[in-house]
Amino acid sequence: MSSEQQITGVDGIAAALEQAIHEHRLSPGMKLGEDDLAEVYGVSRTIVRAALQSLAHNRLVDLRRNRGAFVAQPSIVEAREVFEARALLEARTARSAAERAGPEDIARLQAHIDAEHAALAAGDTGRALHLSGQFHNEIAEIADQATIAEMVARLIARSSLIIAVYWQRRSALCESHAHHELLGAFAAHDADRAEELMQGHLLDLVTSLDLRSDRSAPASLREALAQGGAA
Amino acid sequence: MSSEQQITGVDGIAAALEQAIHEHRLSPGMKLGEDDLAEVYGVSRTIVRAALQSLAHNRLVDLRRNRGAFVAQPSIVEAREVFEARALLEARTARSAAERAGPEDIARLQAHIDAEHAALAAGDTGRALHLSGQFHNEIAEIADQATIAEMVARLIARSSLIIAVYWQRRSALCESHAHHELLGAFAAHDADRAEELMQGHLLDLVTSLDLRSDRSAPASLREALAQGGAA
DNA sequence: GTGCGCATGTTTGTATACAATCATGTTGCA
DNA sequence: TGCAACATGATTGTATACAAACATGCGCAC
Repeated sequence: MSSEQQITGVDGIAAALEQAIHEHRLSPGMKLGEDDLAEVYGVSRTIVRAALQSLAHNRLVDLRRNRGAFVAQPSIVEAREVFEARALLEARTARSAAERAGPEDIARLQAHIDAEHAALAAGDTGRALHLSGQFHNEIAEIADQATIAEMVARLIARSSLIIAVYWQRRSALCESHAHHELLGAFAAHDADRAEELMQGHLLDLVTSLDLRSDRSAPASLREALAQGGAA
Repeated sequence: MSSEQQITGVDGIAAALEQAIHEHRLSPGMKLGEDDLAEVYGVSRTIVRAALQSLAHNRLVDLRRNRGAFVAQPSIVEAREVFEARALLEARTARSAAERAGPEDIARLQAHIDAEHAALAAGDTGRALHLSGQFHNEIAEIADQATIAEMVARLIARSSLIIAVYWQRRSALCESHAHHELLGAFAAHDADRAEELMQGHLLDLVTSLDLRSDRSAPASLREALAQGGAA
């Protein structure tokens, strides 16, 4: 599983950066110099700029004119807003998914949950969080509403960053249980319950965050990126 | 009101192109050649590419690799999805706006409605549609939910394109009446009614579209852009 | 000693040049 | 006559060069 593959293209760079942000290798507020990124990934600034623009559009990086790009630092109100929007949208996707989910969808979601459990058991909370996000994404896809699914996907990506910032370690992430319940509602085609569970799940997620204090931890860029993603 | 102002910067080009799309000067499916746009606006392809990327992110243009940029042609299912998403999100914004709207908000919205009436009376349906979109945008801002407001803004922009494609002339746009009712609910702080009215309003909008057949009408690029926006 | 102003280096913004890919029209062969 | 392969032109993808703005540090004046 050595990720020695050469990263290429705008989308590749954008994906690599996004992954680095989600894995908390790039801390919020960290400067993303164009020359540095270009050298790290072995491409020109043209590509880097396009990738940064793409990420900025998803609110993962903050682009300041003549100042440069920085990893976004979602504010507390932004954190609340994102999860409120998710509750609104995903209540709908959960409902639709409960109505539409076929056996193969159930199986796929179950596999996600299993993988999540495994990652959690292995102590890889980073991967567990990633899979958790993917789970929500999968639900949005099953709902067969591409427009809403796309918005949900963006919000999930932002959530990942928000969690990276405001996560308080003491609250155990027992969400896999919530996911399991959700899956049960899908299997039973119980739309009302699915909607309710999803809203409760997202509410739990918000309350598990520490939305009072803010922190920051800038570090070295090249170091953070060297261990993964680059050639 | 001569728009002889020099358009500059990525955002300027993007805004000009977006306006041209909304005003139906750029028809869906029309090719947006980088060299052409660069020459029309007097900038380099670098700027044009960035602007096109931005519009592509909002689904206003379709970017095909090694093929070029084209004005988006929203499909019928996409049209339905966009308005369904709007109904979901704007039901919330309408509710929040009803709860939070102050006198100055009411006044601003009333001014919007008046302007809309005036444009309609003057036969400028294009401007009326633009103002109608702005009205919805204003509501989202009053709701004080920046995240949702931003999503709504994007959906409104897409709606504008959708309306340009699927509008059937025979259905009179009596929406200003709906807007007036909505305003009444805001003034009365009747959240339930506001939510209901908004959903009904958007539902009416969808049904006023012709979502059965599809059409297309490509034309000349420079001609379409020459009359407005460029220096 | 402190604060302002300037000089210098670094970084971003923009334009242009080159490479790669795609579209098109022509020519040769069946 | 029809189709296929190729040559050619046009357009996009990428890299690089230049210009402008910002940040930093030093020196000088107060």
